[in-house]
Amino acid sequence: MSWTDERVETLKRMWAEGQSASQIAKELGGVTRNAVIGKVHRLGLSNRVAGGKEDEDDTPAAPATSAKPEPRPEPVARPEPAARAPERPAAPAAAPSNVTPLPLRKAIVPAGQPLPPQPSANEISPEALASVREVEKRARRLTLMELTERTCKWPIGDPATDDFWFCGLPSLPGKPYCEAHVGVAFQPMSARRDRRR
DNA sequence: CCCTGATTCGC
DNA sequence: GCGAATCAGG
Repeated sequence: MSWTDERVETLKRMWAEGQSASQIAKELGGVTRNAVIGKVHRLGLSNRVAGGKEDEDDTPAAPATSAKPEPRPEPVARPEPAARAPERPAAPAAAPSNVTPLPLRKAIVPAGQPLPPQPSANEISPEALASVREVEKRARRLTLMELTERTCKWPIGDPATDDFWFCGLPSLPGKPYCEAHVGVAFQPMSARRDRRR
């Protein structure tokens, strides 16, 4: 495979979006992450320091601290709540005027992509459920960005709160979930129709 | 171990 | 220019 304009464009776009070299390589196909990284460098778009020119001469007097303003391109938009109900009346006298600008309302979370099915109140074998509950105590609590093909992508908690993460335990080969979650995610169609009666 | 980007160097 | 091998980390 060669670096056609189109492929280079995809590379640029994804790199700008903060995708990893391996992800880009997978998307493009026919190249390895090394190829992608190599290309990125040749294109001169490796680590750009936001804000402008850096002298590329020698390094005369190195700044003590290499400031890293954390150039994380926020991948998820967080819409501002249009209107809210009457809010808490600020704390009265006792408290000092300690105005804490809390964002209150953790931001309306992502939920961007199609989420896997939730357990809900379906019929799931008690063992599977027990297994899941057990597993979720030991979940790695990964964030969306930390997921890979080999981590369980089962969402846990309420996406509208901080109490939300992904299982993250090792996923079964070829499956998006770990063993426990596969158990509740993929049910045989004949899984116990309604109980007798 | 899984992953990340950076660099080198023969092609 | 290309990218596998390697390096250096998390």
